[in-house]
Amino acid sequence: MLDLAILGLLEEHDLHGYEIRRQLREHLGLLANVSFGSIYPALTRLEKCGAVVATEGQGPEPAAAPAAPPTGSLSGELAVLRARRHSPARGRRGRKVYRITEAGRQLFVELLAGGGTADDARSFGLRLAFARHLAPQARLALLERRRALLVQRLGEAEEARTDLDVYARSVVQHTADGIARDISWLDTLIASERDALATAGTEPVT
Amino acid sequence: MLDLAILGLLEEHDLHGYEIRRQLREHLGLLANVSFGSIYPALTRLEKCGAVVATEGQGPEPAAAPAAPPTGSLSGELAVLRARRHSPARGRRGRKVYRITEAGRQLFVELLAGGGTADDARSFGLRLAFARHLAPQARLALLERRRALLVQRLGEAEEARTDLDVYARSVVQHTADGIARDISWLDTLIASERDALATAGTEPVT
DNA sequence: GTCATCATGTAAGCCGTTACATGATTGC
DNA sequence: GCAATCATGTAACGGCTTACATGATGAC
Repeated sequence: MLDLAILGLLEEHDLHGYEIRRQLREHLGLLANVSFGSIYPALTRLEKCGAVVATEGQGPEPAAAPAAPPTGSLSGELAVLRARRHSPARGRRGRKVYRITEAGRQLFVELLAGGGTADDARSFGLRLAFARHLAPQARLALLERRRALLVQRLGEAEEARTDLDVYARSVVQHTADGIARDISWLDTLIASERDALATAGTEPVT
Repeated sequence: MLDLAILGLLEEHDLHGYEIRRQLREHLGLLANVSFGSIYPALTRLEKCGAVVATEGQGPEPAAAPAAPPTGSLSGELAVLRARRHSPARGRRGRKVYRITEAGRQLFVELLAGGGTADDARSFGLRLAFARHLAPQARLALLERRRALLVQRLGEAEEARTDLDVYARSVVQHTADGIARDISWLDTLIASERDALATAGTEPVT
C-alpha cells in the first residue's frame, strides 16, 4: 500500500524520501503519520525490484525543475519550490532522489487497478486518489468493484441485527449509515464516469 | 484491541475460543474476519497474565446455563442455546471454556477507558460498543476525547486544501465529510450522556 | 558554536494475517 | 466409512510503528 503511494508520487515528479513523506502527510490525509521507518525500506525494496532508480541528486537536478510549467501539476511545482527553497548552495548531503522506471509505472498501474488483495478503505481511497492514471474502464471497474463489496458488507451488517444494547447498536447503526453514504458517493462517481465515457464516444477528448 | 473484544465478550458470559470468534463475526461488524490465529494466542496470553482462567469445560458447564434469565443479555442466552444445540452428548473434545477473572475485569475497564494508545476508528468503535460497562463520566470522557481528536483531524484535512485533481479532491472531500458526520454523531451521543447524568442527579436510576 | 531542520538509515517489536497440522463428534 | 463441522493450536510471514544512530547544512 505504501508502495502504491510512493509510486504515485514519483509518477508525477522525482523525489527523495524525506520529501515523499512530507507530501504524504500534507495533501493525502489518508496515510498521514507514515514514518521514515516505513518509507526508506520501501524505497530500498522498490529499487531492488527495479521499479525506481536512485539518481544521486548530483548536479542541479536537471530533470525536475526546468520543465515546470507544462506539467499541469500544481503540487509538483510546489514541491520544486520547496526543494529549492533551501538549496541555493546545492548538494545537501546524500539526498537520494528517486525516479520511477518503466517497470515501476507498470507496477503502479497494476497496484492501482486492484492487483493487490487489499480491501480496506484506505487502500481504496489511495487508489481512487490516483485514479487519474488509470484507463477509464479500469477506473469504472475499480469503482464498481468497491461498490459491490460495500453493498455486500451492508447486507451483512443489516442481517446481524441481533439484540445488542444501546451503545453497540449505535455503533453498528452508525457504521451501516457510513457504508450507505459511501455507496451513494460511489454512485455519483460511477455516474460521472459513465457520462464521461458516453460523451467521449461522440465527442472525443483532446 | 483483540484483548478488549475478548474480555468484553467474556464479561457477559463464559466462552471458548471458537465461539468467541463466531460472536465477533456475527454481531460486531467491526472485527469481522478475526482468525483463530489471532484468537488462540490472545487467549493464551490473557490466561498467562491472569485476566482469564480456562475451566476445562468439564461437567455440564454449571456456570453458564442455569442462571440464564437474570443476565438481561439476550446475546448471552443465544450463545448458550447455540453452545447447547449440538451437545446433548457432552464433552466434545477439549473445548477450553474461558472465564474472566477480577484482574481481567480491571484490565477490561482500563482498556475500555482508553489506557491503550490506539486511536483508530475500530478501536474507538469497539470501546463504545462496550461502553455500557463504563462509568458514566468515563463514558463521557471517552466520547469527548474522540470528538476532540476528530475536530483536530478535520482541521488538518481542511488546511491541506491544496491543488489536487478531481479524484484526489473527491477522496479528501469525502473523507472530511465523513469526519464531520462522525463528529455530529458524537455530539448526539454526548448530549444524551449529559442528559442522563443530569436527570440521574435529580431522579436516581434504579 | 549550537540549535533546528533536513536527510538517511537500522533494529526491535507489535499485531495481525495465512497456511498448516491435528483431532473429536455428528450426520448420512 | 466419509465428509462436514467443531475445536485447538503452531509457524511463518507481512507491514507498519517506535526508538535509536548518524550526520550534513543553514540560521542566528
